Amino acid sequence: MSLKVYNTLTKQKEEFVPASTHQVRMYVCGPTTYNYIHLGNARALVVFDTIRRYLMYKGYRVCYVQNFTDIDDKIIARAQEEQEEPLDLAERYIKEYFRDADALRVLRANVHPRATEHIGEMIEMVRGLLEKGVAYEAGGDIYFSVRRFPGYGKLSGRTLEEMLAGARVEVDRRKRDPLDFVLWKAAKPGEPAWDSPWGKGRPGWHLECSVMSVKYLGFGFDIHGGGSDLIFPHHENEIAQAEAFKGEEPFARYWIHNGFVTVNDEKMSKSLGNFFIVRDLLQEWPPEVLRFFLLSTHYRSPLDYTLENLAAARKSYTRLRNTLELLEEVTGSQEAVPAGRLSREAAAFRDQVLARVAEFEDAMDDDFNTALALAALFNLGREVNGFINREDFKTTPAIRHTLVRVRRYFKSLLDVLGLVPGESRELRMDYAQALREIAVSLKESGAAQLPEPLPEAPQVLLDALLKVRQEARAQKNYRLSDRIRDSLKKIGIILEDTPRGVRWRLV
RNA sequence: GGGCAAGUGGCGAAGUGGUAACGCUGCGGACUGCAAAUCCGCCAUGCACCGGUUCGAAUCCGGUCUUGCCCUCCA
Repeated sequence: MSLKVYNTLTKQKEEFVPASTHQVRMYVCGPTTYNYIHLGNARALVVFDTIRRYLMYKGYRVCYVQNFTDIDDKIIARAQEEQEEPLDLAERYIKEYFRDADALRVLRANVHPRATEHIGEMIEMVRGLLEKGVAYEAGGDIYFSVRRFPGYGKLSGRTLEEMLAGARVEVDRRKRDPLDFVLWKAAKPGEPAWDSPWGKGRPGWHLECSVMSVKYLGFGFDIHGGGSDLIFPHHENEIAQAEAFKGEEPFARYWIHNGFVTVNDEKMSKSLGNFFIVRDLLQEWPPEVLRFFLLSTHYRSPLDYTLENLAAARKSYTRLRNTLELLEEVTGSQEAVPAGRLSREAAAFRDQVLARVAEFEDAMDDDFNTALALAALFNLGREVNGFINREDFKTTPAIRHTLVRVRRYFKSLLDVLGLVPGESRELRMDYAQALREIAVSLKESGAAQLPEPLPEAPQVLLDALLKVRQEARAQKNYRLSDRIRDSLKKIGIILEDTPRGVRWRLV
């Protein structure tokens, strides 16, 4: 099945055919860096990261560009509050951005251009627009004349009259038309400013994306993405500038927009103040859980933030992770080796797995339906669990070979969604103290014999405790074995007794 | 006021003409020393409401109600 993408420009799903056969060029509007990113920002990041990952999975070479708006009114305002240079503040939050985005497994773009590094090119575009007569100067500012660009409104699907009808825009008297927007702003004293033919000033917000996307991807690139709130005016204006300047269309071929994260069914936004910072959420929830949550709904639908929904996401995700761990446990680090004949049941199982992989791909091919793709993963997981946990399960070479392949499939599909568990299963040092207390308590009560002195490394100490517990169980001393299990549970280590021995995992 | 979406079980969420996926929760069972994990089964005669088209509609058409988003910086 071929990939279908909903294009905001045409308001329908279209077959996705990139301009060059094997390459996809995509541009996504990045953050204005004056604060930590919130969950709404994260949704856009994760959605487009997932789209990118899937395109890569499909075999495309993806050239991915995401900008930083590192100069604008808000940065200046914030810098004033913080008594900091605006450009320093922007730089600082770019660093913070990467900490969060990396944690969320958002792959870095091939290019992360910044507005302030492209002032010269932006001035060139303004100059060109003035020469073509679609821009004009007024009071030191340069404006784009919306009436001179016939295609204005094609992305947001509105006519100029409709936009004006109920416009809440404060009309700037210097504008010839209320809908005209600023290309170049004259600097006020004390603001960061760059020299231009029109005096000192700085670029308008929309300009940078028109300039930088074309610079790095070429005019007529494949995908332009961002949140739905950017459709108007930001993306509408980008199109107007870029196409008026070039004298051609389209500036970008497919426009993809994600829906909002809501809180109590209201849009989460900086201006409403109802936002949750990713940095804080990461204290409570593993990054994979946040990602799972963000992908549990189709990217164009609203997604309501509640603790209940996040908790459900955690449980659901754990299910997938358990299956992956089960596969890894059974196959070890083995690679697929030439195998003998598969039993009939094993062959049926393998075919079922392949069918689930196809379901996953069909779901993603249908406008990146991650919710449906996850359903395919859950079905696949259930079948894997059932196959491995059967009572008569044996690992013949042929079955092992199959399971290694299944593991690889499962992992690569998880990877498309960025859901491969990132945290290693090694115990961090912060478990050392808690484990030690458990061991000491066991010793002092005379309940168990433990090595003297107690091992320092948490992993070694845990192994010693598990050994004691296994011995206790062998002797049917369930009071002791349950005591150990309960104590470990309290510090977040969960024990499971399986036919292949005890397994532990972190909450 | 104008434009655009959406309303599916206790919750989340797929599903655009053929009789309601998937996850969480709950209940029953299997497995277990007991658990956990896992597996099996059950849980919407109905998809905001009212009409219509059709052999057949959550899905198409008309109307009504409700909610959200955009029209202002915002992912």
